[in-house]
Amino acid sequence: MSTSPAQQQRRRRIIDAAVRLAADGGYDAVQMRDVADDAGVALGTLYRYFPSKVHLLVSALASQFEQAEAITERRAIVGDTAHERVMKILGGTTVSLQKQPQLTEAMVRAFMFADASVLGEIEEVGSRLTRMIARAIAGTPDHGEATEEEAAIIRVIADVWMSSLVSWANGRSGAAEVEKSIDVAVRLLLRD
Amino acid sequence: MSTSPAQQQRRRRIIDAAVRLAADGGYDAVQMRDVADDAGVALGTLYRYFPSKVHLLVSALASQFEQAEAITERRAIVGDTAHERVMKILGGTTVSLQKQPQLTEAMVRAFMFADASVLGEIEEVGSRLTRMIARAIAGTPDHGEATEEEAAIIRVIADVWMSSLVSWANGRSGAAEVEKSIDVAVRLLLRD
DNA sequence: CCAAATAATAGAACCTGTTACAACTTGGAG
DNA sequence: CTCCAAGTTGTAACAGGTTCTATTATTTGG
Repeated sequence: MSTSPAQQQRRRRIIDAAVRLAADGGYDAVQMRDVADDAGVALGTLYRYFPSKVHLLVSALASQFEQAEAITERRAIVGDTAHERVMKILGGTTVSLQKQPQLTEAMVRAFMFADASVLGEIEEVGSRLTRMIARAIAGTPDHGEATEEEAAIIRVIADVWMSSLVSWANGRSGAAEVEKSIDVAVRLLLRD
Repeated sequence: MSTSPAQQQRRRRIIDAAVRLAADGGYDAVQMRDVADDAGVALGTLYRYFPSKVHLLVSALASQFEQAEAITERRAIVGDTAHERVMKILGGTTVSLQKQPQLTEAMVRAFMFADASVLGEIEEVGSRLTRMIARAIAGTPDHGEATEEEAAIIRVIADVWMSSLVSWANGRSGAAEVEKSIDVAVRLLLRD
């Protein structure tokens, strides 16, 4: 049941189509029939690859994070304190997400709406995010095991970041407030 | 356009019906036709009161918070430190939410899924939550104005709590982890 | 008390996510 | 090369949220 190159391409075309539709129009504009058409694939095939719209959009988010992670992985993160480094990573990612508000809205809403059936995809997103934060805290490309307390702190930071994106996506708060929330959380959690 | 007693009763019947359906069956079991039937109201009327399923469920959440707030408002919150008091309030509310997992799942998912059109209801929930946390931090029934920093801290705590409930609701984490996340956040944010 | 105006009702209709299914391709195993 | 299992396609059907409409109460200002 390994995936052939043709299948990987299909999968990619589907995600790309979803991202394109989400990028202008947001969550509601990602309509499964349109995604299928855009990707040049039958509706049934789309559902074979992604069992629901939410699976699809969370996978798209995972794919975006994959890119973000790849970029930050290349070189060490500059900054004297853990606080600075984490802000650099999260702030940077936040800014780039905010450049495509509709896309972000679509992916974030899907992520938050996801139920237990999307566990796999959710955990992929979570683990990428966790890894990025952990790396920023450590400041080095290598990943020493985090203590339980550190893991809890990372989880809290991730939670705050995600929640902030939600309230930004639905217009409850602006970019400045997002920045502020994260800054407060990171500064107080990682006093250094 | 003020609401007559009959209308207030209708509104209440509708929310009660939604809560009843959500309590066993969760988000998916709250079907608008069923809510209308259960509340003894026509579908069109239901939509006149609540313009969407999400509005309805977020209003239900607001209504639950209203009760929670009323209860905690009666007497001062016991506990020597702000940390202890906040944990008492949030922990208590968490426990009571966890007693009705399906209901909580329904309301929390709606809250997180809500888009800009639900701003009013969302802000009602947010402000109740904020007020409860602020009161717990202060420890007294009266509400001195919070500083900007305090406000940011409260927002962070609220974010963490909500995110934790999300991951609890979709099975990503258990009650213990929810407790742990909140405890870490509160302890580090309010060192005392 | 009466006539607008406003609200509620029943029911059909519409939209989009999801499922079902029959026919058609394709990529390997033998 | 041939054949089979798995994958793909197109299309129809179903489900539940939402909208619309014609009709019937209910309120309310005069």
